[in-house]
Amino acid sequence: MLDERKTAILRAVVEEYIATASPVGSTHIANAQGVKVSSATVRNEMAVLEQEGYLAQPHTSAGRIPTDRGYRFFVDHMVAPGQLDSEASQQVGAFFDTAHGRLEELLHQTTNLLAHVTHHAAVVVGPRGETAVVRSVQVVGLGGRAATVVAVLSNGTVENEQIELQGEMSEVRLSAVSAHLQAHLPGRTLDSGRDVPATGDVELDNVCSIAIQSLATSAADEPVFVGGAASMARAFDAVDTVRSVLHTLEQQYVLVSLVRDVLSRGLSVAIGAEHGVAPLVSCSVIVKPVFVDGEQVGTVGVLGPTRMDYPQAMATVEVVSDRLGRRLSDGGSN
Amino acid sequence: MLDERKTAILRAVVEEYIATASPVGSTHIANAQGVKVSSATVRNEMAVLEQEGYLAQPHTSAGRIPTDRGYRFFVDHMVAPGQLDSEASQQVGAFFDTAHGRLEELLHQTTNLLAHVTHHAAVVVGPRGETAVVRSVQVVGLGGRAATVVAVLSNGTVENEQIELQGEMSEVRLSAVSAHLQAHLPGRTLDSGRDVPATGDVELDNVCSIAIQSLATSAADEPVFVGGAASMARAFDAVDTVRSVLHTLEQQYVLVSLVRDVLSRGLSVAIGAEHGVAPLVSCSVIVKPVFVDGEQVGTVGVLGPTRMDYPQAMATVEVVSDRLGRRLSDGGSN
DNA sequence: GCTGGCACTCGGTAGCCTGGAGTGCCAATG
DNA sequence: CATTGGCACTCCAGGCTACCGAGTGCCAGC
Repeated sequence: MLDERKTAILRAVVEEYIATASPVGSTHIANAQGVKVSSATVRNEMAVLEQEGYLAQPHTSAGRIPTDRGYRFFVDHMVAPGQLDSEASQQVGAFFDTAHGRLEELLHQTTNLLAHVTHHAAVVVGPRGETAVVRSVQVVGLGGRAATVVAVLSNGTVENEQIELQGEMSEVRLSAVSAHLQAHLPGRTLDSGRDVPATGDVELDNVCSIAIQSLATSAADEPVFVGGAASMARAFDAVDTVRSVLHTLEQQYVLVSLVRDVLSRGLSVAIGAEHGVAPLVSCSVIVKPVFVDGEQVGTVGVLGPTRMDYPQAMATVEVVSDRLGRRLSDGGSN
Repeated sequence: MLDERKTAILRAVVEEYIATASPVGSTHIANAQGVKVSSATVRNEMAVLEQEGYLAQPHTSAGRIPTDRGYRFFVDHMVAPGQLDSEASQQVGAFFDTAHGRLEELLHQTTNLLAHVTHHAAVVVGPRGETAVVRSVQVVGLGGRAATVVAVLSNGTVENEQIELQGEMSEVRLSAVSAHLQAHLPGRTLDSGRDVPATGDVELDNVCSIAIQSLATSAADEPVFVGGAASMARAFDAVDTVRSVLHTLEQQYVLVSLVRDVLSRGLSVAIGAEHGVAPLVSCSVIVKPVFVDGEQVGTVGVLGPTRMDYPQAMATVEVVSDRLGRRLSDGGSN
């Protein structure tokens, strides 16, 4: 554990570096408020902080920059729950006051909101439909052998898949399928849909199982939305870094497992190498699950350079996750 | 119009520049196949081509690079309809053979396919639901005052919106809404849905109109999918260009109107400044509408640096648009 | 009309230098 | 004895120069 003075110095380094993005020297620190010693003392302390792994020097005779560990300490011990500055919270408020429409669209928009407020990339992972209960199902013919099967789930999601019929079916027969599914599926999860009783009519049963099968498959993977990826180009000036980060951001499964992984370790912030995704070593992630009636329906987060403004970003994610949850739980009036 | 020799020289410059990305000098051209004159002659011809606006010199004593006009001539007069190289067409084939699922997902995947094959950013604009005819509608309560309204359209799209009821409604009353809509909406466009006859029950009519209203709104704007934006970071090495291009790519409405605009001018390729979107001056777009049964259901395209491999990109877009159309028209067996 | 030759141009790279910011260490100090 | 002012040292960033090479434009000769 660090004594008070080291803490103050570390804080000053982190804050200065976040603000200026260039290594910070002892003199700046000595002038910073909260530090009341001379630059020489600061130098000594910084040398110690470096040995202990909180700071690093890009090269001799340069200032210090925080290491992942330094940021970690900063985040764990120095970021007060704090609240959002008024402009940002106004933007968030305005967004949720006017937001409407379907879940997917809302999540997508949330991504833009987060990106816009934090100036970082935003990631929103939607609910997976697997565990949700079916409210309603319907099969609709589209002419020829194509049909669409639509399910409304209890969490508000709508899953729909296009299926191909083995042969043409009349409207009447298709409504029979619809009716059968509608009679047996609601109240169950899509996953458990397999054991819907048979009708005895081979063709109908066949369509039923195809329909359930495709719905279950499509519900199995959670939708991911990414917004503001372009801000990564602003965050780094090494083109190579930009390339690799952007490339990684496009691989949605990487993002999903990153987010899942961070949450499963009980973290809400993963700094640099902590999250273990190599191309994103120079990035930090802040995530927060979204709960509706105690059930997790998704995750919101931002992803930015390790030298991001943690207090602001954490507060934003916090507020957005909260408002989004409330927004979803009561369908609009909050 | 250019004589044969100038044509050959221009072609050589374009091809060389596309391949190497650096200004090409007279000596290279003289060695290129298809050009049988000395470098001195090439120099003279290039000077003329420059005066006529087909080539430009970054600075005195550098090689020439094609101007937008140069690319335009190349595209118009030198790109044979040609076909895709076998590896690429195999990738496309494999994709459409295994692709399945709902329209949106398919379009999204198409975006990745295009990006992957061409190594450029891909843009896919989906169908707008306005003009499509409703096949089926349903209103499903979600508990409390929330409800979801789902419509299956004739083009295979599923529109769904969450709506907020003025007060709680029983399942029975909601199914009454469903039934009423289902009785009157199918066969019409969502746009014309406003004049569905009233039931006389104020509450029901109210819900009906809200439902139709939200569906119509959500159907009005076409979905846009962008993939492979990260490749722009590979295409340019000026960080600023990357920033502005990426930023522009995130503004979906810009993309939609860009695509629409290019198509409406009857073009399939827009080069550099031709498309009039300032931040994308160093980019070209190749678009192709997707038709299903003679009706346009969307547009696929790629967006890359003006010095992109036009023949390859054009062929890819062509093939993908075609296969996608066939894929959509018969629900899977092509 | 084409071509070889030549003088000229100009950007990019490498090498050099210098100024400044920063460090580490030490001796002095309260 | 912790703190501090001072000092010698380090090293990067940026400006300067020189040079090389690729390329051009022009001209005289074929």
